[in-house]
Amino acid sequence: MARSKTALKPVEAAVDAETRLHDDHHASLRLWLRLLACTSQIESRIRQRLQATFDTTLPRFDLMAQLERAPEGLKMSELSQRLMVTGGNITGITDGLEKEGLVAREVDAADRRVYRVKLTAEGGRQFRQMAAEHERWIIDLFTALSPRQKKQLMELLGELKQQLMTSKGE
Amino acid sequence: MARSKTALKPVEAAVDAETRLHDDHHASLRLWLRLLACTSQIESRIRQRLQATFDTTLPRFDLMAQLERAPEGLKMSELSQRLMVTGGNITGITDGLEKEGLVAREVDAADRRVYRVKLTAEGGRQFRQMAAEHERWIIDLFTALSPRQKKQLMELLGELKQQLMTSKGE
DNA sequence: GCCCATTACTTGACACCTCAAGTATCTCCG
DNA sequence: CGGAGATACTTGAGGTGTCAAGTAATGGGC
Repeated sequence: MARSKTALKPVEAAVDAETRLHDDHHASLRLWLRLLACTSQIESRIRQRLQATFDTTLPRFDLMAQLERAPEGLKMSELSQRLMVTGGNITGITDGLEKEGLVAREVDAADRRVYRVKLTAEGGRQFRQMAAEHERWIIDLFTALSPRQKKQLMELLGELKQQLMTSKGE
Repeated sequence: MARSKTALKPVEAAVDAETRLHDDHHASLRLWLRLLACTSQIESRIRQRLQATFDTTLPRFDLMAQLERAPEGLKMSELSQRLMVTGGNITGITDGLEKEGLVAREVDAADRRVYRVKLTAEGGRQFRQMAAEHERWIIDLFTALSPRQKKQLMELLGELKQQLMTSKGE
C-alpha cells in the first residue's frame, strides 16, 4: 500500500531502500526499488498537499475524478474497477463523500441492486478547483525531465505496462 | 497505499485511470498516471504472492529486509527512516513480527530509550527463502524490458528521483 | 411460474498508515 | 546538581485497503 511515505533528510543523509542495494547484479530489483521510490515520493507529496490545501485525501480525490467525467453517474462496481480497489472500500469512501454532500447515491429504477453515484453541484465545484491545482503540482514535480525525456519514459513504461496487463493469469 | 490494487480484465476491457485521459496535452499528468499504474500493478502482484506463498505481507517483508543487512540490529527510528514510514507504524509491524518470533527487541545498554531490533535465527532463515523467491518474481515482471531499456529507465528515473530528493523543503 | 446461480452492495475483522499526544530517558547548560 | 528541551518509543483515533460472509435483487432454465 501503499507503502513508503515521508521525507528523507538532506541529500547526503538520504537513506532509502534503493540506496541500500548496490551489488551491480540485481538490475531488475534495483530498477524496481527506484521505480517504487519515485512513485512513493510523488504520491506522498500529492497526499500532503491535498490534505494541507483542501483538507481531503487522495482516494476521495480519485473517486471524484472518476465521477467528474461521468455526468450520468457510475455504479459502485464501476468505481471499484476504475479505481482498482475492492467494492467494500468504495462503500466507505462513498459514505464519507456523501456525508459531506459532495456525491449522491441515486437508486437505479431499472435495477434496484444498483446505486448510481453522482457528483453533486457542490462536489463538482470543489473538484474542478482541486483538479486544476493538482495538475500544477504534477507538472511541477516532473520539471526535472525535458519533454523528450518524458516521452521516452512514457514509452518505456508503456512497454512494461503492456506486459503487466497481458500476463494476467499466468 | 497505497492505492490501486487488483486486476484488470483482459486487455481490451482494461479500464484504468490512465486510459481514461487522452487529451494530448497534460503530458506530465499522463506520465504520472502511467507511472502509478505500473508501480501499483507490480506492488499488487508482489503482495499477492507474498500472501499466497509465505502468508506474510509486504511491510513485514520490507522490515525484515532491512534487518537482514544489519546484523547488529536497527533502532526503531532507523527502521522508520529506511522504510519511509512513521514511527508509530514501526511499533505495530515489529509487534507482529516479534509475536511470531521472527524478530527480537533488545534493550540498548547505553541508551535505555532505544530498542535494537534484530532478526532471530528463524527470522533470518525465513527471510532468505522469501528474498530469493521475491527476486525471481521481480525479474519475471520486468522481462518486457531489454537490459538496455532497463538501463535507460533506470537513468530517467534517476533524474526524476534526484529532483524529488533535492526539492524537499519548498 | 419457481428456483438457483449470479450480481450489487454492505458489513466486520484485520493490517497499514498518519498524526498528535503521552511517557520515559538522555543531554546540555547554567 | 537540576531542570528544560530534545529524542525514542508507544498509544489512540481516523482513513484506506483486503478478504470473506451476509443480504437483496435479477434473470435464465426447467
